[in-house]
Amino acid sequence: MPETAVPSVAPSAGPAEPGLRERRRRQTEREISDVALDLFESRGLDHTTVDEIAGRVGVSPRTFFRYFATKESAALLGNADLEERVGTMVEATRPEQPLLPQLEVIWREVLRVIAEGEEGTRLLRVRRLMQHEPSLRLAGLQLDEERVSALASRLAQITGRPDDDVRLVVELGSAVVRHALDRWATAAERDEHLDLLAAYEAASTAVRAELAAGR
Amino acid sequence: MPETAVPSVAPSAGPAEPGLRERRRRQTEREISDVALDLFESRGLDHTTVDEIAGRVGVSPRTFFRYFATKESAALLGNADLEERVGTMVEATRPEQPLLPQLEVIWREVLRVIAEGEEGTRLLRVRRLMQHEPSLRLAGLQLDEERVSALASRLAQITGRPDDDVRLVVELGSAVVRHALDRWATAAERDEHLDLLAAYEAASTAVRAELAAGR
DNA sequence: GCCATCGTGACAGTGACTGCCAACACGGCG
DNA sequence: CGCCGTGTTGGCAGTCACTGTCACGATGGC
Repeated sequence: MPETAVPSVAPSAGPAEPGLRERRRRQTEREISDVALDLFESRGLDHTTVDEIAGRVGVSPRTFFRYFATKESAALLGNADLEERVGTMVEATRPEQPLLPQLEVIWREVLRVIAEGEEGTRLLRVRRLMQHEPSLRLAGLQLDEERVSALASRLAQITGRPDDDVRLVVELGSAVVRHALDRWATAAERDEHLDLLAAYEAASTAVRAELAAGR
Repeated sequence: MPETAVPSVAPSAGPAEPGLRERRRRQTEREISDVALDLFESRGLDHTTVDEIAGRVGVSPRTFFRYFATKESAALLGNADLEERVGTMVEATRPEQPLLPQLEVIWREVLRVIAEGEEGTRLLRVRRLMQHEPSLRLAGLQLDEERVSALASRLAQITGRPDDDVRLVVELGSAVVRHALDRWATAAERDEHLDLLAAYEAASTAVRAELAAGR
């Protein structure tokens, strides 16, 4: 069992007790990710070697790959809190109501947390990096796709609708969110501040307008 | 000048005379791509080495990388004819008319050519492969993104609209096309035939319906 | 204090990809 | 017909991401 970090000792409820080992693990993970992000920013992705990252953290290269499958993914560390919150909201989806508006509520909530919370500043660094590092952007796209797949299949279960139909809707929304994040990042590049939620709403509205203009 | 195949000797008009060297080049390129696709299908992407592909073609591994930047991209050889046709249609875009319907005309045309033409069978093989080979799918996503970027920036020039707005529309359509191609490929996996154009229309309609259901 | 489990480091290996250089084929030019 | 600039190729050496394996040491439950 190499990569997937399944909490092998999860006795009862929720995130009650992370356990000592688990906490250490999270800390190392975070440390690696931070160092990686720093180095990527200062030297560029392809002028940073895994050995370098591992060395700075004080860990062997072999261990690096026990935490992250690829060099790029080290920068793409997710936020457990946020993901759990999303999971909860997804489970609360009502099958009898239209899907897209319910998804939009979730996305707005995610973007709100990002824009306001501590995590936002970190994510902004990552998204800015993506503008100049194609392989990092690609890794991000892959991650997006995995999330879209997981989300779509779960929603298909919940709503009872065909997998493909749900997937289309989720992909659509995902593209809009990604677009908002891109605008957010490029704006920051120019030292402009751009409200993330507003960017999302604008994109969402633009899509509707464009489709309406058709006929 | 390593990778980009710029026709160094392009005297006058269009695709008049490919020139002997150019023809050789195209042939080798095609040959490599065919062998790569065959091997990927029979052994799987990660059980196929570049040395193997190059060996079968009768070319050195070094030369392989002069034709394709990565192993995966060898399978993703584009169709020059089709790309040129798209280019022409893009140039004919009318700025004063709504963008999306015009794009839809182009996509329908592309999908029609794919579904009917010789290239379709090859593309189908590639898309089927993508269902099982994540890294190939990823390479495809990257290619899509490059095409989207190029198309969006050209359309922004032509229409005079902001780059970001155009990009959003193009990304949207691209996602729908990709969705249709995926359904096409997965249907073929089950030995069912699925009309590519019909799948596209269905997806397009579904998107409108979903957005309309919102409010 | 004992033992099963887990995390880690070292080592060796594979394979993608690159820079460099020398040999060579081509195709235009005198 | 022979010469030469340009483009194409192969070989070589090197870097680096990533993996399997094993032995050591720490952890935490009993």
